[in-house]
Amino acid sequence: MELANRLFFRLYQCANMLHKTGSRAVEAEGLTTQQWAVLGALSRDEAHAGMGIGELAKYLMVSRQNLAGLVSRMERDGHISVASDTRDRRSRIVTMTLSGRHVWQVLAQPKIRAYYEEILTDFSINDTAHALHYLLKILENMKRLDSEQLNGQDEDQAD
Amino acid sequence: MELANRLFFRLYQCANMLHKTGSRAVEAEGLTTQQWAVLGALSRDEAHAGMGIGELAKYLMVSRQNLAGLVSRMERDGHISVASDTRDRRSRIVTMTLSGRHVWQVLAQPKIRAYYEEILTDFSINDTAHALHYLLKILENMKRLDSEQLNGQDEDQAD
DNA sequence: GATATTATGACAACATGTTGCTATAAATAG
DNA sequence: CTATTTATAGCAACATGTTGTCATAATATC
Repeated sequence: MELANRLFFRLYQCANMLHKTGSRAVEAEGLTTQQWAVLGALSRDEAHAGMGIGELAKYLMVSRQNLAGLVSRMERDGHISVASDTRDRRSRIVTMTLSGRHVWQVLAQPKIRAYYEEILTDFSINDTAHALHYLLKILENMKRLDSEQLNGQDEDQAD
Repeated sequence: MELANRLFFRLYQCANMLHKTGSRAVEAEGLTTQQWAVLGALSRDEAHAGMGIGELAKYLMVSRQNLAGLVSRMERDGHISVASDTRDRRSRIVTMTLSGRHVWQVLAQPKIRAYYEEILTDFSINDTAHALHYLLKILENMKRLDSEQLNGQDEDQAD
């Protein structure tokens, strides 16, 4: 229990520090870490035609309402644009603007790379892969619990 | 770079899921994961006389302004109390109330333990220790970068 | 074709995170 | 003892996170 407590406490602190130091790294580009996650998602080949709000929220694992705020601010700043989906009038499609693509690929990428190198300076490829492996396992278990919590069921109340 | 990207992306997602699913686990107690971190800090032997706002913020690695909000809500809910520091009139001291101690020790602890077991169900002690090790290293490097960023210096501009 | 169900995003309320700036208190330097 | 510097917390603005509810649109069922 003590070990688990420390693990999750440090996870909480790492995330806050990622937000604080990572956002500082790209402050000049007018970005935050969460916004670079959005740009990263939109820059993938499979997203070249844009992504729906719900689809993007699911990919990032944040609520649709939270993503709407993120998207609104990034649209305000000219990084992305949002348009109605012609095939489904409920949906809106998010795409990267030319300006956003420049900011992302030319300005921010080198700083993000430098940031990663600064944090992982004493990590081998193996270390990074192992750390990622553990986070993936924790994330999978959290997703499963998330689903169980929403479905009103738990191991304790199998029915 | 790709590996690092995935590592930090998952770190970001894990933290959000920790907040979401962990807060649900103690929702009935009127707590959030951040609040259980506060109660956890205050329940340590070395904090039996209470902690200053600044000291607690440093321990949790959040800003003093953010902690003030957390503390204010927890005081409102009766979990803690806040008093002026008789030795330093700038400071305020946070202590756990009897009610807060009951909520923490009797009501919340079993649910937190169950939550940890749910998430770490397929983790050995070794796995947990390794995952913690990596997070600690990442956190140390982030703290070092945080300090360098504030001191206006970086490896790139040694002087 | 009508009805019921599900999907999608917006609105609102609340919680949590950072930063810049300010007022007051304590510590330090001379 | 006085002046300066540093420490401490509060205020305000902004960003980001969740949840509940609602209106509209699409899908499924009969």
